[in-house]
Amino acid sequence: MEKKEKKLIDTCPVRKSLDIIGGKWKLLIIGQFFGAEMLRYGDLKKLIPEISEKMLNQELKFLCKANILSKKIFHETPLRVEYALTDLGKQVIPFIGMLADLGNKLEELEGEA
Amino acid sequence: MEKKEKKLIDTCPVRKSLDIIGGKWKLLIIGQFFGAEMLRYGDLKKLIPEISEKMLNQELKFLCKANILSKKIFHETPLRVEYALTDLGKQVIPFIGMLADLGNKLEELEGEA
DNA sequence: TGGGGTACTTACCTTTTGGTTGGTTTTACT
DNA sequence: AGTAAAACCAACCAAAAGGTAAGTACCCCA
Repeated sequence: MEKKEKKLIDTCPVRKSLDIIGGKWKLLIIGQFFGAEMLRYGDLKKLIPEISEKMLNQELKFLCKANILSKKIFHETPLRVEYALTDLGKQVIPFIGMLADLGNKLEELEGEA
Repeated sequence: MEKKEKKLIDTCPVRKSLDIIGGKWKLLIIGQFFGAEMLRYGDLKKLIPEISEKMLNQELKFLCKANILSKKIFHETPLRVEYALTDLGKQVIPFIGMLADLGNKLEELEGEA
């Protein structure tokens, strides 16, 4: 029943999105699911070799809580866990392309007066 | 003549965009220019009262260097400085609306199973 | 019994980001 | 000479984000 006094700045929907999109790894992780139905923990480790396991876990946990990714555990042996984009998560994908376009325009102007 | 060994991850255009969009204040500052031809330093301080002067200066400087904002100095008295969106900066505006839409969808699902 | 595979977790440390406070400069007005 | 307004800077500090290294749990197979 705790009633947190949230500031406007924290309840702003833009900021909610930045929580998903911001950070060093989240968008990179989400991007891996473009063209991949589902990915396992180990797949992501291979696809993004620079990421530490701590970060990968942390971000996966976050993205699941945020309803961007779903997690399916198969109690096989060896243990298998599959991550996939939720419907909501799929809506993030187009942003990646748009951000890339913008980024390319930014590069063109680099160093210009 | 320094030749920095940049990693792929740093030259990625998506990351360039995240530099502009990320952080606590940059998008908020850019958003103030929606419907405003130009804004003065003092205007922005009033429009975003929570921001510290250090951050406002820092981000304005960054956004100018990144070709998102232009800066015009009028050597009047008292000194007048006007900031405005560049053509490139105007291309960031639509993102704000899109991020807000996504953010609203995120909120709808908050706490759901 | 012990090594290997998969999926994590924890403790500790460094780097980055952001906040606080108190300056500076220029010009004008009184 | 003193004060004020606008724009900006710098030193210091705290909090958040990210990195490193090691360990856990589970099960299998040799």
